[in-house]
Amino acid sequence: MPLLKFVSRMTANEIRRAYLDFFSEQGHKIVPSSPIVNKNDPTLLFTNAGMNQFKDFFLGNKTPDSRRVADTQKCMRVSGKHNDLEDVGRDGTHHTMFEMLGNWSFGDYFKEEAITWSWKLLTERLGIDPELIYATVFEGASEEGVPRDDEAKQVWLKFLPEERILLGNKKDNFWEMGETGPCGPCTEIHVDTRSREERLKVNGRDLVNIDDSGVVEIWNNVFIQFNRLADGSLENLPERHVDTGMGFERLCMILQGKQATYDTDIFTPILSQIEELSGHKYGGSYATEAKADMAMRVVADHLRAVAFTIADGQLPSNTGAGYVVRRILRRAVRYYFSFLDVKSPFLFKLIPMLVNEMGAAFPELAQQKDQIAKIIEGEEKSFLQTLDKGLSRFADLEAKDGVIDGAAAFELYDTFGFPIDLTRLLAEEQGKRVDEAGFETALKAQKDRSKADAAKSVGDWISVGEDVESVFIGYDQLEADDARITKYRTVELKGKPQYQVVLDRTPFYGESGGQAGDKGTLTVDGEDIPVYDTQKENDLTIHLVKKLPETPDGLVIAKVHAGNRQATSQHHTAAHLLHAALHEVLGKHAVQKGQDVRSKRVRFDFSHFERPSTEELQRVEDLVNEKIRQNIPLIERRDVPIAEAKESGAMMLFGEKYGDSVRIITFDPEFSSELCGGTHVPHTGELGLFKIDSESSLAAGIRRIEAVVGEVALAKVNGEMDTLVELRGLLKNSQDVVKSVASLQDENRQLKKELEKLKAAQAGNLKGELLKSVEVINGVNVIATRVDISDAATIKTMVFNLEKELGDAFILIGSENDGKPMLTLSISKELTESKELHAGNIIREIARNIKGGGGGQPFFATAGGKDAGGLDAAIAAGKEKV
RNA sequence: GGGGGAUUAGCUCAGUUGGCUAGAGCGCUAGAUUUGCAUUCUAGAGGUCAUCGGUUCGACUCCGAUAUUCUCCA
Repeated sequence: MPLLKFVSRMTANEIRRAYLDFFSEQGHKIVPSSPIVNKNDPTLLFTNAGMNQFKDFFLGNKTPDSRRVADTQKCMRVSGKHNDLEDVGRDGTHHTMFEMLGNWSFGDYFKEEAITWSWKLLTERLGIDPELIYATVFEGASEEGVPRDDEAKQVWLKFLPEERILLGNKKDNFWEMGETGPCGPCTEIHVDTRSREERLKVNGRDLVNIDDSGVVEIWNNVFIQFNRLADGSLENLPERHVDTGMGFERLCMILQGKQATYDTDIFTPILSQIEELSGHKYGGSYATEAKADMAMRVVADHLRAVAFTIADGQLPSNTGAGYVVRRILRRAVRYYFSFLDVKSPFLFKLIPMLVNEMGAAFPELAQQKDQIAKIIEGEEKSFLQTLDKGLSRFADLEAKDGVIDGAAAFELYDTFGFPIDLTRLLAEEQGKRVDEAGFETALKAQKDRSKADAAKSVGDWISVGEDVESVFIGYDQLEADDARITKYRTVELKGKPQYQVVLDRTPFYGESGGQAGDKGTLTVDGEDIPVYDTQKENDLTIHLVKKLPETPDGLVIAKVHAGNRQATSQHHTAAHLLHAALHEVLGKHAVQKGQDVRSKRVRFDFSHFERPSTEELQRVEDLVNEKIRQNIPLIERRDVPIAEAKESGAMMLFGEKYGDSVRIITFDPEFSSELCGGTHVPHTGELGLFKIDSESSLAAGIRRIEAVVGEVALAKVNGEMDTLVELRGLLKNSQDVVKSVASLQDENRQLKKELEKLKAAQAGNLKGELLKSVEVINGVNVIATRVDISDAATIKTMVFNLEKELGDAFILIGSENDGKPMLTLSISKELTESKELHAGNIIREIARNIKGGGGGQPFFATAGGKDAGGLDAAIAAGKEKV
């Protein structure tokens, strides 16, 4: 039975469309979702809210082209402030990846319009019963000097009776971006999704902001009007903004009259495919015992998260965002492995279905579907292997009184990647339990260690003069002699202060698009300040320095280290040529998956399903070198409208965020044309020589090439040449070095064998003599003498052979190697037992005569020393022992 | 970025507190069995114990560095 008065017939796709259309009608520009992987903001691994891509507008670093914007944004909440990962699957509403519908005003409309439109969209366009809607507004905070948000309340009173407008506290109704930065009061819209009977029993008003109560928050309208400083105080912003966010999945749930997002048409196709492939039926239960149902939700959710992040270019890895992707994927594996009885790669089989469902709205999925499936399958395989190893390690774990040591469980988890919940599960199966406290202690210790290391405190920006938008002039100039510092701040890293400086205009290229930041100097009123790196936070170029200028408001001469920049530019151009060459040699599928351009080398990752052959790599290298020799001039076009760029067929990448106008870098229109913000050389000839250093596999379906150009390449080749020349010299100027070395190796092998034979023969002769020297003492065959063999292994062999022939024997051999004395003692096993002789003990004792020590087992021991003069005494002493 | 582990034959791995002539299974080569194949049996080849340095009479084993790799945390 539908739980709402109405049930919308709209599909998820139609609901999304309705939202965007509505705001388009209100004069909003509809923009595409930015990538789910956040590459521009070091404080954020993933996009976790719709406003992320507009952060610069709120911070005043940039002015927007349109003051009204709306979109649907792919978001992920798995780390930091919002972490929903462990809740996914347990209930019907939490997700790692979700879509956030949002509309924004940048210094344009404010509370009146925002609230009015929210109301109209929900009630008129989407048809939600007005009777079921509640709103909350900020109650005010006297300690902050922020009054109650009566403005918002006044607007709401136009649509809602007073009893359905609630006051909320700072936690629910005051929104902050982070510790510092833009913030303000917000108004939340809640919808009562309960049945009529339940509504009659309990007033919905009492259930607002209570989890799982049936009254759910669907939309938050934030009114940004303050800026939070590092000391905790608030200041008014010059311009006021609106930032809203409405969870798409939740909206669909309400409109379609469902109790869980998993029951909407966003998820039902995924769940039914999981049913089909796993053989389990989805019961939709949230009971703790309904493990399979939970597992299916986990798999459905994580599948989306993993597929979308990979589509946006984030591969699973062991650091940063990639590690988060890996963790999500592994959580899915854990659940299907434990609760769906699936023991082989499974997620990747769901990709074609996912692409069918979502590929139209998100083309990045459709176009890379094979690749995504391949990568996921590879990850699944390797984790299943890890699980396998962990299982056998678990079997070796000892349990005291049925309790598995916490430290041991932690080691299994930390070092071998075996999930703690699996350890728990396995322990339970054997009627054991895990020492949870011990585990938690160990985990906390590790977290503290990592945090202590990463300790970093960021101070407020301190404005110097006017806060104007920073202009990058580094494409055309390497020096600016009339720059000014606009602001700076102190960043403390591991107790050491460092400073970040922003200029009004700068030739410094901040690290972005895989290209390393510039180095150089800032000269402020004659004082030279080295810039050791340049970074970018969103669109802000930040110069990293170790000290601040004496006069921060002075005139700045900003000078980029030209040699370093040139070498970096050469390698960036090389990356473009390599990219194009890979397309030509391997095919169009070989697209860039990441790059790291530095002054010493370029590292280029691309998609390709198999190891390129040596011939293919050679052809790639040859082709790039051919393009270098052609000395192709750079064609740089700035401010090209994005539509025109698309039209031109220039290379664009998934997971990159492109603005309205872009820059196109072309080297031979027939060969290489890419959207790119990096720096390049004016002619390809400047690269001189291109040399591939290595080719390796990075993940399933991803290869990595490292290469060098210019001086670095030349140095490399020269180095190799020098070695070759030297080698040839050593080989008496051999014409064929390879053949010479091979024959040397061969000869060496034969000589070794021959030497061994000779040694054996020598020992054989000696053996004959020694056999003659056998004395019988106390009924034991004794040999105790010096031999003229230096090699320990040979003596060992000989002694073993002697023993074999004599039967019961006590054999003590003295020898010298490089003037160092050595003793070898062998006592037949029977004698060690019947006469209680211990070769190790004896040899330790008699080794004193040669000023040495030794040891071994009862039947064989060796000793060495420093005084060869005592050898005879040692042998005599040894004899006494029989 | 910080911790922990691993690196031994072509492959997968054993190797107990430093001292047995460093092993197993699979694979490889040869022979035997068999009409042939599979099977089985026998013999054999194959190792700078990742690299470099240190401690020690002696290091696969202990210590340090490097490389590669797995894993956890940030």
